[in-house]
Amino acid sequence: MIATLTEIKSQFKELGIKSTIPRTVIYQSLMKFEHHPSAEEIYLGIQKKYAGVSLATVYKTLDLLVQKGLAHKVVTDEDKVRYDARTDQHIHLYCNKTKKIMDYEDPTLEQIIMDYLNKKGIPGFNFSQIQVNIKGEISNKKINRKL
Amino acid sequence: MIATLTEIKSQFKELGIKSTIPRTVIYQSLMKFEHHPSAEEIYLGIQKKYAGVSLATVYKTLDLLVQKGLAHKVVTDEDKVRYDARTDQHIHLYCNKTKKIMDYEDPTLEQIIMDYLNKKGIPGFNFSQIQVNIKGEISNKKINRKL
DNA sequence: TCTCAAATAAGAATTATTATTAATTAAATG
DNA sequence: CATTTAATTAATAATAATTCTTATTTGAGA
Repeated sequence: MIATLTEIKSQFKELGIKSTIPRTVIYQSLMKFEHHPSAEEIYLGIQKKYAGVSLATVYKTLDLLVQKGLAHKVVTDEDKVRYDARTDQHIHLYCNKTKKIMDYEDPTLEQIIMDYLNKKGIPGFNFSQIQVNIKGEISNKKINRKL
Repeated sequence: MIATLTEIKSQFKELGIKSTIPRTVIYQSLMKFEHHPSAEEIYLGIQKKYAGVSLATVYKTLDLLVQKGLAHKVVTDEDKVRYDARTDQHIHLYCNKTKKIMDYEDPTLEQIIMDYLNKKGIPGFNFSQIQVNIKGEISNKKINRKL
């Protein structure tokens, strides 16, 4: 799932993105986060590996990745925008407690929704994308596992 | 659908919200918008009716309405937070072109999703609310109607 | 290696939102 | 109905996320 530097570089090349150290580091960092970081989290996360990068570059690079289809914006009721390196159709789980946003894969549910909407249509609206966000709380499985 | 001043006042009273002119004007304005205004849109919208209200009061009042369950925040990829006077379960249609956000009612679809998720569950997650956002474009029905 | 357009760092600027505080107002009470 | 008082508001300063500016640096091709 996590691309090597070489893979990233060729991916950039295909999309006409000039390959630079900040960009590859930022993209790699974004992919490593399992729960959708903000620009600042990425900025802080890469300080060990590449301390020179500026926050403005992080913002600009994330915008570029979104433009080129390598990332998606993820918004919440909170103030900061967050980013997702996955751009295929998937569901997001929002944890009210930890504020983590997690990917959730359920192709069946997605298919059910798409089938329903394609059959029924929406009067006066041409839809192109469906987003399903599920809010709740992470339930710690380990507690039960021990019992 | 749009409440009278008397109705709003008694609604406020029930919820322990002190009734003031700015609050009733802001709430009424929010209810009148059919496509989910930002705080600034409400601020501008009430200038004719009640010019004295400050933008800070609009923000504070909207937050209060959200806290008390009379409104919901609606977020987008854009910068501003928007508000929705409807707090029952419903779907949002996001128009990519006009940036309008519209309510869409489809209890059947909502039921299908809830039934599926209730039956299947989500491992490691207790969900409490499902949000469905549909992105696309408004299609102008009037063009076809004339032909 | 050299060239040069493109990208970056640093920090200033902008914009949405929140905090502060003195003045105003709504509601309760007499 | 007038008075009291705590809550609310207007005005504006402060904050925080994001974007812009510009001088410097860098990567890719010749």
